[in-house]
Amino acid sequence: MRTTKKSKAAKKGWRTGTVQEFLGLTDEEAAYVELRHQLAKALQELRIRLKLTQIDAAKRLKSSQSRVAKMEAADATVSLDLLLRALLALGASPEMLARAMRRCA
Amino acid sequence: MRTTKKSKAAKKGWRTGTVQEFLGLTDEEAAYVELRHQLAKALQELRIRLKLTQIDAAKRLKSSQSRVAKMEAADATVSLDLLLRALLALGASPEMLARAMRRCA
DNA sequence: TGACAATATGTCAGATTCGACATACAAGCA
DNA sequence: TGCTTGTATGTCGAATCTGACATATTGTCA
Repeated sequence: MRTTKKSKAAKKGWRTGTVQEFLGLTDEEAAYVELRHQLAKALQELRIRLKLTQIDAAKRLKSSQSRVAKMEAADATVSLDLLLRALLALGASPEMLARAMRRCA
Repeated sequence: MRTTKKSKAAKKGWRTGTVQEFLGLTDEEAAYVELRHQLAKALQELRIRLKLTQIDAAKRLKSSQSRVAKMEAADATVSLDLLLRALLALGASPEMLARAMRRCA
């Protein structure tokens, strides 16, 4: 893990097998990627629910708009650490985080 | 956050107020710290349940014994990222992670 | 007690991630 | 069409995190 093996693939259409198989990810890697995506989505939903622009959010997070965009895109240069801190900074409850994790299952 | 503000305090006994107040943490910071501790504990419990030594675990995680020790101690030099990847590598289910998060509430 | 296994702590060079900036893209409106 | 607002992408120096190693501490058994 921690590779650049990102799914820059999967952009075009295809027909059989899972993304995991296609990229040759182990189970943990797949879970890790899925987790990131769920948290990224949760972050975006939370921000929008709060009616904040990415710039507004960046201020609250003491970060920059570009980094917020990358967070929501689950960019490879964004750590789970940052994603979770961002969620907490926007007021996400542990319940909310737990729900996001559940969605990975 | 991401400070060295670690609780090197709280070693000696005292009487009133929460650790949060004492260290002057904001709510997010407190939640972040709590989250780390819950995941660290979950990691240790999982390792022990699997009857692995820290060295065994380190092998599976492609890391070192010292880092595993730090993970379980929720050391400041260990990221949430690493904690979560370690949990996943030992086979923790999203359910298990969700439960750990819940415990923070 | 000593010897051994497991765990904890300190340090460091190399790798990763950070915020910031520039800039590109997209949608809406004059 | 141009202008504005919001979002996406690429890059970079600085800050943080990582695995590895040395060493210390703790626990257990003879």
